[in-house]
Order: sequence, then structure tokens, then C-alpha cells
Amino acid sequence: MIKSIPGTKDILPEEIIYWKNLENIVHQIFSNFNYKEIRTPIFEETILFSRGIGEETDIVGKEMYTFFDKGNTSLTLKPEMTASVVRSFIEHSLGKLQPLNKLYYISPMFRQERPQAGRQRQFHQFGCEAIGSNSPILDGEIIITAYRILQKLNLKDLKVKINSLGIPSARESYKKILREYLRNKLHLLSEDSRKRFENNILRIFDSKIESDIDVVKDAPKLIDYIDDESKKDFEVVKELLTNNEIPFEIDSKLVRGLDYYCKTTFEIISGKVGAQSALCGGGRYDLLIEQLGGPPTPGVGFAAGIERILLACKNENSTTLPEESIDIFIIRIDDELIKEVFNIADILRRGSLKVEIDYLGKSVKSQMREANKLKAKFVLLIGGTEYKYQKYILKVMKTGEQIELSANNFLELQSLIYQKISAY
RNA sequence: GUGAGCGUAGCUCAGUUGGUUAGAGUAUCAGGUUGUGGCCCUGAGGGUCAUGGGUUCAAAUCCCAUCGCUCACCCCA
Repeated sequence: MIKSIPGTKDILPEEIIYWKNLENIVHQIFSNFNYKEIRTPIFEETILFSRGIGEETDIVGKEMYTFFDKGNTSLTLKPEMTASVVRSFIEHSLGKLQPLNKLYYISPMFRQERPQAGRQRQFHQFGCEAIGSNSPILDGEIIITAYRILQKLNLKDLKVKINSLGIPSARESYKKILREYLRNKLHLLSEDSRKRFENNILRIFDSKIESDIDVVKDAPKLIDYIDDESKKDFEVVKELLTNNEIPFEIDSKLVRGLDYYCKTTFEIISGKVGAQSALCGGGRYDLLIEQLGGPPTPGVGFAAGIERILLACKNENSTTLPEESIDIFIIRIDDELIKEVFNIADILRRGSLKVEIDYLGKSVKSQMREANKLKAKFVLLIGGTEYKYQKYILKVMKTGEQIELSANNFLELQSLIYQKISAY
């Protein structure tokens, strides 16, 4: 049996309703905040991501789906969206059309990792990028949009964590301070963290190893060493969240993995999705656009994992969607009438009713059972003898009541049916 | 890349110290008196017991290998 690639999943009809529900909410909330949807290709030149996300990151270092096309260009399936949006922003000079572009997206992403709960190789994110303003109001706004979406999905077990990384120069001087602090404690750290000491010292804070956590517990905090502007902006973000009733906590250990972040970073986690608890993460990236060859332009954005969110919804039992049903099931008593049945169905369907018929030549009993299973609101019965005299029976499934209709043609039948069913 | 656990019907799972033709629930299909649903009843189809090898008179059951899946680590959404 040919199976789907590990880490990829089919989204079957019974789950699609939950996806659509989420997508509708995403479109709605972003529309409320006047964000415009953007769609970019599923693959890009590899250099976009290696330059944008950072050569040293795990995403670029070991997780990208990279291949060569026939022109021998290195291409990569997008592992995240920010670099693509920024590329598009630069390519189409969006910054010249208007100073601020508020963009959002829903899209598949690809990372080659070992799958586990809440982690796939093809997964889906929605998110936004607000490009063109350094106002911390936007930092707050995107956190609020994310939170409102999760709220609308009825998720309860949520935690918003925020931090500020400061501007790069402030962060660099903090790194020195941290390095000094840890230097004589190196022997207490795990092997991985000793590696991080060399490569990316901030990530020691991410460690889940108890001895590591112990070592950094009393280390100097980044938040105490950031520049004044970042501090001021951070205060604005906090105030905005408080004013708009978003509960949050400051997590000085929150260091996002991608190179381009500065100032505000945030994450929303759920206690209901297993080990991969981050539903959503993002922050500010004021240097990225210039770094990718665009005009110096500040930006801020986030990405949210749809599979993780749906998993949280499922585990919290937060979503109750209306049962699917159909309007009319047309039953034929004589199998010969299939063409007439199809014809009537078509007329009703053109009138926007959801109509189903039998294609398998089932008995009347079986057709009734099928109608019941599909939760048909009405059944239209077409019999051999009555049909000759243009008589039809409309059955109201809920009550069992049967109404006899008499019509000279299908159009007349249609209007009769509309009359009758609108009464219910 | 590392570690652990699990593979029996479409799905969820029983299957005794190894012992006849591998079961249940659910789902599917059909029937339950002329042409009418739900509840109920009856019946049917559906299995290379993941695959390959080994031990044994005898293997779903014990052993080995392979494959697949799941969870966790790393990292991230």
C-alpha cells in the first residue's frame, strides 16, 4: 500500500469542518484589524531562507526541504513565512504604495524533522506581518489578534509569554555579561548547553535539563540590560495588553530561535497539546528587510501552528459545530425514474438547496435509511403511478408528516417545495 | 540524528501456561410481507494476525531481523 509521506497527513472530510471553522475565524479577525491576505509560492530560492532565517539556525541547518531544479538552482519548500512575505514586499515595492502594510496568510510549511504530537513535516500556519512601522502598538496588536483568534476558538488553557531581546547591540553586550557569569559554571552545564555557550548562548535558557535550569536560574536577565528604547517600547506593549484584557507573563527566558528577532518576542502556549506546547510565536524584526536587500523598514509578525491549535481544541473539547445535514433527499420508488429524479434535483440545487439522490439503485427502505443518515430535513418521494399524474409526496422527516404536491412541471414543483419547506 | 513503546477486520480492541476453522463492539451492505427513516431484530461481506526467518508435533502467542506507526529528546508552530 502506498502511504502518505511520514510527517504528512490527509485531512479527511470529517476534520475539514474544523479547519474551515478555524480559517473563517482567522479571516474574520484579521479582517477586523484590516490586515490583507497575501499568498506566496510554496517554494523559493534557498538563499532567501538561509540569509533571512540565519545559517546557524536549526531550521536552515538541518530542517529544510531543499532540492535542485533542472536549471540547477537550489530551491527550498518554505519552512516559515516571514522571509517569503518580506521577499514579496521588497520585490513589489509594497512600501512605496503605502508606508504601512498589514499582511496575513494561511499556508502550508515544510520542515524535515522527526514527527511527534503537534509536529509534522508538512504543517500549516496562519500568521501576519505588519511591515513599515516601529510603533510598539503594532507589537501589541499582533499579540492581540493572535489571542482573539484563540479566544474565539474557545481555548481556555492559554498562557501568553512576552519578552524583549533589545536591539542587537544591547543584546551583544548582554551576551558578554552572561558569558562572564557562566564561564566558571561551565562544568555544571550539560554537554548541549556547553555547545550553546559557544554558538548561541541565549538558548541555554531553553534547556529542559534540570541542572541547566538550576545554573541559569540566578543569571543576569536580558530584560535588565536592554537599551532604553526597547525598554520603553516593552512598557507600551505591556500596557496595551493590560488595557485590552490580555493576561500575560514576562518570561525572561523566552528567546526565539530565529536570528532576525529583536525587541519584542512573544509566545502563546497551551497546556493541552503535549510536549510541543507553543501554539503561536513571533516578534519584531527591524533589520530583516534591509538584510534581504530592501529599504530599511521595521516589521513585526507572528506565526501560529494550525495543527497544534486544532489539537488543543480537540483536547479541550472547545469546539461544537452544527451537525451537517442536507435539505432534501429525493427517493424514487421505481428505479426507472432516475433521470427524472436527477432533473428535479438539479432544479432544486440551482435554487441553492442541498439535495442528494440515490445512485446505487437501493430499495425504498434503504433510500429512507440513507436520507435519515444524511439528516435530510425533507424527503421527496416520487412514485410510479403518482408520477404519471404529476403527484409527489413531500415528507417532513422530523415529524413524519407527508404532504401531497401536485405540479404540472418541475419548475412548478420547485416553487411548491419552496413554499412548503419555508413553513418549517 | 538519539531514545522508548506499539503493530490482530475500515475504526476501537479481546484472544488463557503455545492447542480445533482467529473473535466482539462499531461501521458498511441486505432483509424484517404490496412503496417509507430513527429504536429494535436477523443475516452477509470484510483478516497474508505488519513482513521475513527461526524454535516446536503445533505459533496471533516464544526468539531474531526488517519495515511501519506513536511518543519523547534536539529544535520549533
